[in-house]
Parts: sequence; structure tokens; C-alpha cells
Amino acid sequence: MLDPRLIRNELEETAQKLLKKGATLDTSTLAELEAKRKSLQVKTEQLQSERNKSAKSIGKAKSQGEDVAPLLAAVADLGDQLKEAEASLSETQSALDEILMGIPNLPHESVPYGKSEEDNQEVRRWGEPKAFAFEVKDHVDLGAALGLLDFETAAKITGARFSVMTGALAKLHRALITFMLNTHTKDHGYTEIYVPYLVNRESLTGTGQLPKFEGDQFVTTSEQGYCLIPTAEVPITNTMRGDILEADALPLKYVSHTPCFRSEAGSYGRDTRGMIRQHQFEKVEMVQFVKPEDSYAALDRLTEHAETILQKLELPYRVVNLCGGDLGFSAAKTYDLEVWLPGQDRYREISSCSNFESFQARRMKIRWRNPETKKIELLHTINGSGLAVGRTLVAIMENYQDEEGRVHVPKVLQHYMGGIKVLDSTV
RNA sequence: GGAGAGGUGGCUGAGUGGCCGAAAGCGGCGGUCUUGAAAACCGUUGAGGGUUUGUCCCCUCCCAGGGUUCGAAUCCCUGCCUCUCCGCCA
Repeated sequence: MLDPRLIRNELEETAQKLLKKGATLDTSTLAELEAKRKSLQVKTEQLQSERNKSAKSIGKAKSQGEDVAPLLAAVADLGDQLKEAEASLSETQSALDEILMGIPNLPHESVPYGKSEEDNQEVRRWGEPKAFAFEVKDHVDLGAALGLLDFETAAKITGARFSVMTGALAKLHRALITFMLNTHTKDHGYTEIYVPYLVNRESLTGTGQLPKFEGDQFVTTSEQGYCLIPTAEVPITNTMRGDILEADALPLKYVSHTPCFRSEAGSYGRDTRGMIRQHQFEKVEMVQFVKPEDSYAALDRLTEHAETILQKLELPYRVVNLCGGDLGFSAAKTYDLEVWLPGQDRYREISSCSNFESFQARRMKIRWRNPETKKIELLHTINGSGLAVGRTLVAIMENYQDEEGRVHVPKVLQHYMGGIKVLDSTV
């Protein structure tokens, strides 16, 4: 959520900034509602004050044994007036809140202008896409030939956009998770955390998936209406919901492996082949709670932490600064890591590292005591994938294939694989 | 699933209709003392919002949402959560 003060005092400038993100504000409706809220609030508080005063004097009179009947008569209709005023105030306030909760975060000034993926700005590249002396296969063909990756069976069990992995491929998938978690906990100072995979609606509202993106979630029909997490960002960030953190506890850095569930509504026909876009996938996620002044430096560090995984796996990638139009709802700035996929002859997103500034913290009331101002202030949240495990597996399969259709195991993963160095039809 | 107890400020914990935004203790902060520190003593210390930018006033908040009442932390209803015992279970 944006600071309501921006809507009150800097409405036009805010609307202007949101254009970069491709969002338009209905400024006249907002201004109207805000004016209404103001007058209703003043009126309501006046009535409340009156009620408090009269209640107090009645109490005093009663304790002195005076006749309170005339006093009671004087406030007879106050209750109804107050009830009415409170009702219209809360009505106006919720109308305002509903709009406010649907306004995306403002983009940081360093975010480039643009409408889509095409306009993202390449920041840097690492590694050189390998030149293959043979016709490369994509991961689907490689996996099928090895007999380790099976989409038909997944479709039978469940439906489209699911996969079944067996044997050494399933093991490699698991090895990746352990490798990533170990790297972030040992080398990058993150605390591993295990969280629920079903969350309530407050949590999804806190990080920004609700109310606007209900259609993207898998909602259960349980009594509580729990939702499957679309990313570990949701449960991890919400661990601190409503908390006030001490300055010396910051930054807090958490890493977690969870499955992620996404309905992929609206992506029909995109990436229908293979494991790139699934309803269920594993992800290792890093989340940090940081002081506002540190958040952009922390975003750079966190992005590097994600890059480290790709570098250790020796997978070529590039970093892009997302343009305004491609930026997510809650993000002020996002770096995407895109890994080279020989099967597609292009770079594909494998991690998304974002600074949300105080946008999520305001929704969740996550605050800290600032020793300098001696005040309680909102902190900043940042997070990033480190990495999307399924896509990393795809990248390994395609980048480490050989002419015989075998897949070599990256050096850093070999000791997680119990000595298996090559995935061929015998493993 | 059955039975019971309970949710109060950073923490512990008192408060069963008005004098309660809330005792007391701990913690935090400031001070006295001290070469410095500790101890002791004194003082201070919740959050959000409105109005105003005048620390002057006002409002809201004692799990959440309703209700009763002139007046609710306190009474009633619903929900959520925690704890104890029994049952069941990975």
C-alpha cells in the first residue's frame, strides 16, 4: 500500500509516477472520497467527544446522588446520530481502502520506462553460451530419451502443466535444493526457515497478491479458505506481520525451500512445452527485512547471492533491470536473472529479485525502532529467488548435454549425487 | 473429536460497568552518585489517526467482529488463537 498521505497531499504527482508502471489513477474519485472521509471523520469524532463528555457527567451526577433523568434526555438522540456518522465514515473509509489496496507500488527512479519485457534493460552478462558441435535437444527430449522426465504420466495423475521426475533426475532436483540452501546459509548468512504451504487471506493481502490477483491463486474449499502459496515470499514475509523489530536485530535474512503453486491464469498457450511454466514447482527463496536506508544496497547483495548459484553451476546468465511496465504490483524495483537455455536459444527468467520498500511493510505493519528518530517506522522488505529449482534443472539439462543425449552433473553437485557424474539411460 | 482454562502495553501480570490508556514488577531511556562501571536512588516510558503545523486539543485501540448501555478492558453473542486433560493419529 502507498502512504495514504500521498493520496491526500500529492495526488497528481503520484498519479504521474504510476504512469511509468502503466497504471492510471482515478484522481477525481479519489479526491472526492478523500474530502468526504475528512469531513465525516471530523464530524464523527466531534460526536464521539460529545458522547464521552456527557457520559462522564452522567457518571459524576449519579455518584453524587443527583437526578440524571434530564441529562439522559439531553443525549437521547446522540446515540443514533453517532451510529449514523460512524456507519457512513466506515463505508467511505472502506471504499477508499479498497482503491488504495489496488494501487501498485511506485517505481524507483532508476527503473527504465517501457511497456513490456522487450524494454527491460540489460545490466550485465556472465559466462558465455556454449557452442555445441551437434544439434541440441531441449530438456523435454533429453528427459524423455533418458526415461527420467514424464509429462504424460503427470497429465494422467493430475493434468497439464505438471511433471513427474524419476531416478537420478529426481535426485539431481533434490540435490539442487540442498546445494542452494547450503550456499545461502553457509556463505551468505541466511537463516533457514520452514513455513506453511497453505496461508490465510490476510497473508496474501499483506504481500500484495490479494485483493487484486485472486485468479492467480489456488484457493482451497476448506472452511478457512486457505490458499496454496504462490511463493515462499508470502509465508516468510508474513512471519513478521504486526511486529516491531529492534534496530540491532536488523537485517533479518531468511531462506526457505518450498513448493509454489500458481494457476497461471491468462498464460494459456505460453510455454506449454516442458517444465518452464508449471502449476507446481520448487523454489528456494531469500527474504530480508532491512532498514529503509539499506534496502537498495541489500537488493544488490541479494541479487549477487542468487547469481552466485548460477556461477557455481557454471550456467551463463544475464541480469536485467525490469522496466516499469514489466514490474510486479508490489515491487519498486526488480532485477531478473535470466539463464541461457540452449533448447530455446535465448535467456529465460530464473530468478526475480525485488525491493518492495515500505509497500508490503505498510500493509503488514512491520516496523522497527529507529534509534536516530526515536520513532517507530516502517521497514523495507526485499526478496528474490535463489533460485527457481525446476528452471535450474532445465538449464542444467540443456547446458550440460552431450552428443549422446546424456546430461553431465555440474561439479558442485557431484558430491550431492553420491558419485553420479553423468545421467544416462543406465542410472 | 470430547472436557476445561485463558487471550490486557517490549515482557510478566492486576483490573467484573464511570475516577482505566490501564496498578505493580521487569526491561528501555534520562539523571544523581562514581575515575569509569555496577548497585542504589529519582524521574520518564504504548500504538495509530484527526486537526493544526500551535507538542494545544480531539478520536480510536486491552485477540477480532457484532451487541447491550447515557457510558464497556469489564456484561452478552460469534469467530480466531493459546494452554491443560482425555481420545485419535503421521
